[in-house]
Amino acid sequence: METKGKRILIADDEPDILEIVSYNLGKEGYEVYTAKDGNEAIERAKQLNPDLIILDVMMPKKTGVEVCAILRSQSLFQDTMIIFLTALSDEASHIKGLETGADDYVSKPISPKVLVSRVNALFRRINKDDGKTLKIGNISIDPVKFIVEIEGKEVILAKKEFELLYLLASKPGRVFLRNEILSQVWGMDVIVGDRTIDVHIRKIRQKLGVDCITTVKGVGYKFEI
Amino acid sequence: METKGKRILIADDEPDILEIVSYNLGKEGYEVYTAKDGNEAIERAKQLNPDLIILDVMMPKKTGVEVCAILRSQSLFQDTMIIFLTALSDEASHIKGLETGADDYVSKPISPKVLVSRVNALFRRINKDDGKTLKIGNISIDPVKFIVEIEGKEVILAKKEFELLYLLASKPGRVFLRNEILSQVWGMDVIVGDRTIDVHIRKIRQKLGVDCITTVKGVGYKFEI
DNA sequence: ATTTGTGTAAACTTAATGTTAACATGGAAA
DNA sequence: TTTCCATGTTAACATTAAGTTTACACAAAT
Repeated sequence: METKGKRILIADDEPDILEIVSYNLGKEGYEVYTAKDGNEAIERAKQLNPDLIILDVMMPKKTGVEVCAILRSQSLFQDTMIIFLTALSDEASHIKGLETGADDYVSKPISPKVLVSRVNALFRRINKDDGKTLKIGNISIDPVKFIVEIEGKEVILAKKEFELLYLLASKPGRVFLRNEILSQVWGMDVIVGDRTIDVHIRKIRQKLGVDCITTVKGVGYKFEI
Repeated sequence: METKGKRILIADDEPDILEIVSYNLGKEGYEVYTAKDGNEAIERAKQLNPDLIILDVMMPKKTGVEVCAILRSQSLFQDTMIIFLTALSDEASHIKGLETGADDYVSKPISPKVLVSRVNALFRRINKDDGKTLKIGNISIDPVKFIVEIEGKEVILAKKEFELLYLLASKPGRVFLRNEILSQVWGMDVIVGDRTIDVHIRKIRQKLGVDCITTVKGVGYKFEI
């Protein structure tokens, strides 16, 4: 598996745990970052946009569950994987963690091997292939440089336009429903008018000059050459 | 979450466990199927193509790990989620399970609540709600791309036409009563005239150019090559 | 402070899609 | 054969979704 470049943020107030987990995940090839309390975790998460966040439940400033809830409410962290780390092995907190939107739950005392296994399993399943430059036909979409090139010519898109195009192009041919688009690009909680998506689609079509977005009436839009 | 229609196969040799797990998952809205040994698990998995398989590690005929390995080697089960259920709480088997390609691992004695939570968490993450591409003869119907291909040539259907065709083709040969078609495609509450279905059937026949929808007079329609 | 770019809303137009109604057809039963 | 009934066919019509344009609010840049 390709672990390289996968960013993991781990938050725990016990330096020993931070160290042992960092070491073991680092050995697997992950980029590991740390935070020592809830507030720092949120701050670093926003800076780093990690692929996975491992949260101790019992932390100063904010508990892991609180951090999770706060992050999950933001569209940026909708797809970020979260694992809880806790000494509480009781059932109630277990369920609460998963309901809050965590992807897994590991009880202390943790075995580094088990943790690494679980992390690998999560990454294997998700295989989040983001950040990659998409190349479809003569169109290339680079989310790092924030550039769209079409037949070698650079086209400048606004943020929302870019995100929308990137989403569609990430799975060429696949139809994205309007509410999928809304929740991915705008975020679940945001409410925008009916015509907003259309307007953005229009701008993209206009700027690209090439007809690569197909309307599937009553269903959604898809990227196609 | 929409749990309806998600199929779960659970394999365990202890009837008590089968029952309690079936009951609890059923209550959540999942369609639950059971198997009582490794061979039966494989057989039923092939029949049912479930979204999730819960495997007891210690089973007669074949162990859960063996079943997992066999299924994972087939492309059909590449994306099927698998959870192991085991009394062995030792680390070694834990890791081995995940390495074989399981998505999670739950130790006995299991708490139904914990299991249900984990199942929900897995489904929430994966959200494998895309329908499958149907392939009957030289016709393929892809609900993700919203495309019908016939002899490699793309045919564009409108939403209702597509839904209707997809319904019929989902069970080739089986006759769908007009009522069934109405409630599946239009929704139970919607009232439309008598000729509406016919008109849509006609359009599909016209667009496909191939006669694959058979009228069963006085009864309904069926998809057939 | 002014300009520029971006995102959203509103009003309106256009086009695709869905439905109806009227009539045609064709097969089965009387 | 004639009648009847379910379905096929067609075109008109209704409905709904999407496209378009303009305007405006807001934030960032100058």
